[in-house]
Amino acid sequence: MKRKNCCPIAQALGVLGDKWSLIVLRDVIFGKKRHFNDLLASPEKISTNILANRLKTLQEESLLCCCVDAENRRSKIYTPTEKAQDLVPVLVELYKWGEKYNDEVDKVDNPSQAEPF
Amino acid sequence: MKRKNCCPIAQALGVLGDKWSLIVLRDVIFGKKRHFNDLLASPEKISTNILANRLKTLQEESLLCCCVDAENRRSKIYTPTEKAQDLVPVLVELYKWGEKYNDEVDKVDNPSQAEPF
DNA sequence: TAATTCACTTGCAAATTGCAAGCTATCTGA
DNA sequence: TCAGATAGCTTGCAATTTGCAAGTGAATTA
Repeated sequence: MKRKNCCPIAQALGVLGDKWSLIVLRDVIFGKKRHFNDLLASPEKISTNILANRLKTLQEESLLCCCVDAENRRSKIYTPTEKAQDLVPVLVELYKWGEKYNDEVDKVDNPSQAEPF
Repeated sequence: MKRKNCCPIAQALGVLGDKWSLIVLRDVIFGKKRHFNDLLASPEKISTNILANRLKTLQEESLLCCCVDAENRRSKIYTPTEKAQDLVPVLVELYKWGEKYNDEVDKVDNPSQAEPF
């Protein structure tokens, strides 16, 4: 949902305000995942069509760039752009908030928490 | 989309990762909007059924509380909880990012930008 | 007491998401 | 060399979510 002529928050959410974009960016930026199958393997279980679509729109928004792996030509490498790297503060604040308010619940359910993603 | 037993970012996005939740919270927190019709009037044009649904789920997530206006009993007052106030850093970082990357486009289209929201 | 206002609700169409299967190009091992 | 295996998708279809327009009922105002 493109939002024009409105506040920067709404503009940002026009690009990022869906279920998956920030999850993909988290994995590319923090998880250093670079391949389609790496991104598929995240615990949130994105499906292949959604991931393909998200990778496409994130490239259109200049948040990811894609190149062919020189050593394995069937493999593609997705890397975050500077525009994507600049989302680190957003992701960090989301992390802190999520940690503060949503962790307790899960810790009770499952005391031994595995890796973050 | 509730996300359990996963990283705090995914947990946060389980609550906030949709088109409207953060827009509503922006208006309640920064715009100090308190009534259904105030929130409806935002330039992003949320529709009534979506707004009603979002207000319901944000209350369920303890992000908003709702009381009846003592001076006008048909009117309800929605206020942000501390949990919602703690999203200010997230909204601020989103604002900065949106301002940095998405504003130029619109400024060309419409040089005289009106109020943010 | 009739019209208006506020906060919704309902019905239905359109868009998005989710699941499973399949497809194409490349690569790897026998 | 050639039969799998692998990487990155695409397709079809069902389920969920979103969007629009109209309507509802209680409270309020004229």
